[in-house]
Amino acid sequence: MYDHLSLEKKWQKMWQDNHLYRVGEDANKPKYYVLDMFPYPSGLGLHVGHPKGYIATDILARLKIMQGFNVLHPMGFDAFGLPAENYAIQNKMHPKIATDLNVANYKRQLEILGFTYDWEREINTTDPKYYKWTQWAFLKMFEAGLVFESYEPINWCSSCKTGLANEDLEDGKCERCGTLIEQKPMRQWVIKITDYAERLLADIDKLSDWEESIKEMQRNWIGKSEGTEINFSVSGSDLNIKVFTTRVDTIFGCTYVVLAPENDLVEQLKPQIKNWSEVEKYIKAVKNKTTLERTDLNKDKSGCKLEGVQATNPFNGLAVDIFVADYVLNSYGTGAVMAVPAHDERDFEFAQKYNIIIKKSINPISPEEAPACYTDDGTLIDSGEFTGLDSASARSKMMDWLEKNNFGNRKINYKLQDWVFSRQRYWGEPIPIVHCEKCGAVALPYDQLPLTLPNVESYEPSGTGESPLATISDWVNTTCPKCGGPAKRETNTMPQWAGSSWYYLRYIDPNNDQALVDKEKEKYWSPIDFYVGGAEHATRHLIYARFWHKFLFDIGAVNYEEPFLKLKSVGLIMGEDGRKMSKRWGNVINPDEVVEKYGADALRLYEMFMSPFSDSSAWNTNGLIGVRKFLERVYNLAVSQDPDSKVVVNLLHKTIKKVADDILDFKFNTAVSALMILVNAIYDQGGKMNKNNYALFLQIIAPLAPHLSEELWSNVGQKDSIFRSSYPAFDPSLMKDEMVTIVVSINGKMRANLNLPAGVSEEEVVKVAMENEVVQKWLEGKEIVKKIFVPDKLINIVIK
RNA sequence: GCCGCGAUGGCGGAAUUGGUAGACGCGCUGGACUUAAAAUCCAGUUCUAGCGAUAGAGUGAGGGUUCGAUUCCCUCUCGCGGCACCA
Repeated sequence: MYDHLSLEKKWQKMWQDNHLYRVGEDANKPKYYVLDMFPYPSGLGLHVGHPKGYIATDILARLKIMQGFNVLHPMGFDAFGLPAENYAIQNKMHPKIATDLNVANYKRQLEILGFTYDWEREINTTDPKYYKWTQWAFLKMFEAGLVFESYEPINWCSSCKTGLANEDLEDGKCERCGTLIEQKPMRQWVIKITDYAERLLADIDKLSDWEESIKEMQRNWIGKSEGTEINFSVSGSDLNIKVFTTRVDTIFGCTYVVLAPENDLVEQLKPQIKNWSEVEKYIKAVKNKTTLERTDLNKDKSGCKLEGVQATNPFNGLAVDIFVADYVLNSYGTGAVMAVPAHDERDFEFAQKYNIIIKKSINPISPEEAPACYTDDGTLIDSGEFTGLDSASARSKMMDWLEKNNFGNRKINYKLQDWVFSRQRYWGEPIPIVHCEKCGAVALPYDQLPLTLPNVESYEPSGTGESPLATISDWVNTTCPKCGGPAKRETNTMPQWAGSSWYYLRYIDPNNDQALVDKEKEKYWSPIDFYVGGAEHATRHLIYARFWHKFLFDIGAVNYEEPFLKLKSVGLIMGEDGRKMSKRWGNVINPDEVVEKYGADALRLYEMFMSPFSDSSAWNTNGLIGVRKFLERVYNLAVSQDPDSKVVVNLLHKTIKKVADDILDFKFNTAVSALMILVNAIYDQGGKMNKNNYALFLQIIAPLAPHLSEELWSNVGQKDSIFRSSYPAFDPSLMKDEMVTIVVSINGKMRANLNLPAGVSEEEVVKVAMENEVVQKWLEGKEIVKKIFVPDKLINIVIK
């Protein structure tokens, strides 16, 4: 009887005891580094969807091991951050204790699925020996001038009581808790990730083995746009309003200029503004809006005219009115735009509401009727010396003109914003900076790392914008490393994404206390050959990690410029009701129970079989039972000394090839189905299989169902693990079909099948086809126009 | 609005470079075994007509290219994901 429970435990123990997955650098073997996005251990434990990606990489790792590769397949835990801390607060536990418990539970859950991890390389981002190097990298960035202190308004989540980066938002809400985000000015540490925008964008093209959708998401997120900065001089003042536009060709249609409410220029213009109280009132009202309210596209545009000032268009010397309006964002471009209502829909909407002149300066190229607001390229009209040019060449000539006359310049902008790197929370890496009254912000010397997170009585967020660390005065008060005078430690902590931005490097060399990673070891293992994780990380973790890695490359800490060669995203597993698995719907399937009842191999195989890997699909217990039945059929196969039928031998060799090809291609569903077809064929010949072929069969199913195949492998007298054997080679001569089915179609419609020897000639096929009754019936009284012959496939007879 | 992806039986899904549409699994129907049920095994299962051989229709809709289109091209509809007052 297939007793999955005892069998699986037995082999898991054997694998651990024999260190089956312990790896080191081995110059004689090709290396293969396959990695999962490491989990964030929450208090709820794993549900059945979490291990899907881990199962896939485990199958790949086992196959690669059997194919002779030196395989690194590690696992660890990303345990700092808000969810862990919130869970701890809710359960009135210290975050450290809660995290340790959760990690232990996750590890147990992973172990019963029989994964190949080398636990000697386990890492945990909350371990001071680990985060020493997170802090080290931060200091290196500080040294390189990539880190700065800012007091700009940032995204503030009033529920999590912390500032957040742009990447942490979803729809103007906190990605974690769904609370509406407000803008709050606050002292914060910011990393100039925008310095890397161009490289992050350009190098996407080198990532040929990434899914196109993920690359496209990153391109959109980085959001490069090429345009022009133009100075509009302010009448009666020596101030200039600098605007950014991608459509300088429309500038003769500019009828007003808009400043973002937060733009510093507004304050500078105050002395000349006659309706200041009104303007001030408008700005205040805007500041009270949440991000969501401000970015709601459906709302009416609002603004306020600055009375008493005007801006001059350098192209025609005409003065236009100036407005403040919150449809212009201070965080993008120059925080000011030239408004061309005739050729921009937002400006058009605003101009209509405030009765501003709409002046056309572009005509459509084709003689179509131009809409009131025409936003495409066209031919310039009423545009001085540029009249008659097409938009593209006008842009180029107008940019030249601006640069020649010092009115402006070409400019590239990115939507990507600098990385807000400080959190006003307890459970994160302390930022290794000291504030000295005399010297300002001073980096902690490297020999003082790690700066460990102190224990606190109360780790709950204060909500005042200060981290709970601020209350520990003997930790906060220190001396300045530069002048030795009194100083205070930085009390903000790093965001959750810090530790996960480089963890994959640490697996290579997890215990090194001299360097983040040994460069020789890194050269051997990097880059990661196959990386698997959720698509939700496309514009978060995967941007941060690429950035962090490029920085490490620039300071010479690593050998390669991109960390992840190939990337595949894992599709969600929904509940049986088709909804996302959640406590709220009561549709969560726990892997522990599945393993208990049906076995880890059944779970593994089912999750691979249920749908294409990157698609999401709903859990179906009947499907799982089907796979379990298949495993029982495998278990019950009999071994014999008799030779197998030609059909089985042929199919076996085809399957050896197909399963390996499909696994490497992450097409697990068809790999499993190929194995089912093979097993069905074995049952068709009586359910027994020749001993030698049986061994080959076990080897090809081993990566997918490791416990079962290990058991059956030892049942036929094998002493060593099946994973120390080599994946079988297929024999092309045995794969070849002797007979082929040739389709006879008439006018493209299938009418008959002919079973003929492979390689049969066209003449022979035609001859046999003409003798066929059905074919004769269809050809009766018709004229044959032509015949198309595809060797070993079909003959198509075209008739009239 | 922009970008990307997708649409195939009752369901999940298969189908090299265009060449038998529906592999494999689930579900369902019938049968064997059983006092009975479960389990297992066997047969069937795209739709329509027919006892049947067979015929017709059929891969979101419409058109096109081709001897032949799920596959290539055009137009459209719907769904999913991402971005979004980004000037």
